[in-house]
Amino acid sequence: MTKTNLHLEEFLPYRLSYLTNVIGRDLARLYTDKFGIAHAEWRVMAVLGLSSGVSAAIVAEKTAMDKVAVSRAINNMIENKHISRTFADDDKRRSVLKLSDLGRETYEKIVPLVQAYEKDVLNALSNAEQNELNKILNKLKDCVTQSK
Amino acid sequence: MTKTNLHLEEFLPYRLSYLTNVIGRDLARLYTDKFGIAHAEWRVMAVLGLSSGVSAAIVAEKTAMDKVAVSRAINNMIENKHISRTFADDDKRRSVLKLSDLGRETYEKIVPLVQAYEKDVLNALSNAEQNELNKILNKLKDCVTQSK
DNA sequence: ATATAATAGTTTCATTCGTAACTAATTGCA
DNA sequence: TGCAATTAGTTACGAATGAAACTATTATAT
Repeated sequence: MTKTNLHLEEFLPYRLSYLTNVIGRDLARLYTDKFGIAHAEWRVMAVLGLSSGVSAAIVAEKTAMDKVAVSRAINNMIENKHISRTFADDDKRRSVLKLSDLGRETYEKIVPLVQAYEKDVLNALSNAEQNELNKILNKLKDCVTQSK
Repeated sequence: MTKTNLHLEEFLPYRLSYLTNVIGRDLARLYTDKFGIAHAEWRVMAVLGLSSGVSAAIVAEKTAMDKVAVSRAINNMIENKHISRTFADDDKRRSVLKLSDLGRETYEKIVPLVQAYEKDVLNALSNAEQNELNKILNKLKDCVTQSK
């Protein structure tokens, strides 16, 4: 007879989710507390900062958010004047999203903060470990995504 | 002049949260779809499976859930007959939580499923990488927790 | 002994989130 | 052309979540 035992502290999904939650909370302090940007909005902003002019569907794809969450974030951000929205000439359904001047200003303030935080976390690891982690996260991502 | 650039696909917090979400969704299929156990309830169950008789506060601590979430999960689980609750003799505020026979039965069905899933994911990695990942996750956890 | 503080847990309320149903625009095909 | 199917995005609604206020019990300090 085998004993059924699950040690949460050693269980990969639990450990990942724990880390993710703590890091998410720390990051939220950087953009929510200081700039009033909600998590979903920050993710949209992060996409538009690099890929100006894309549609809501592209944002959803790049952030792995669902389209409802993206739609809501976008509407808030238009409200806040962080982005502008027009519609594509060749397809009036498709939105064309861009950071406004204010949005880009905010983006450029937030990016160094979150990058500094990331660096801080990564500094807990040696260079070799950082490289390993990269490789490992890529492998895990491929593995879990394929099974979707 | 430095360009402000944040590549989401290379940003550690994003990658972790992506992985966590996909894995969480996969796992939920194992316990929610088949046994009607919600995420919060599964986490409580995982603690009680190993540590029978602990209080709600201990469950909250071990799962990193907040006490409101634990309270609700516990009430659902009492409703579902998955756990029993008494109160400690020496402190009538403190609950004493145990899996019921039904609860343990369910637990013993779920554990092998989630362990098989974890194994599946870990099989994407070599043994050496699995060891590295262990070490790295421990380091990261210590690093982020200390800054709380 | 009694008042105050602290602790365990619950309830309330406001927000967030996701699924499903919906509208509007476009595409495909007969 | 014209009708069905698809796609982009929004709205509506129910479930999950979190912060704050609350109840009940126990610990502490005078």
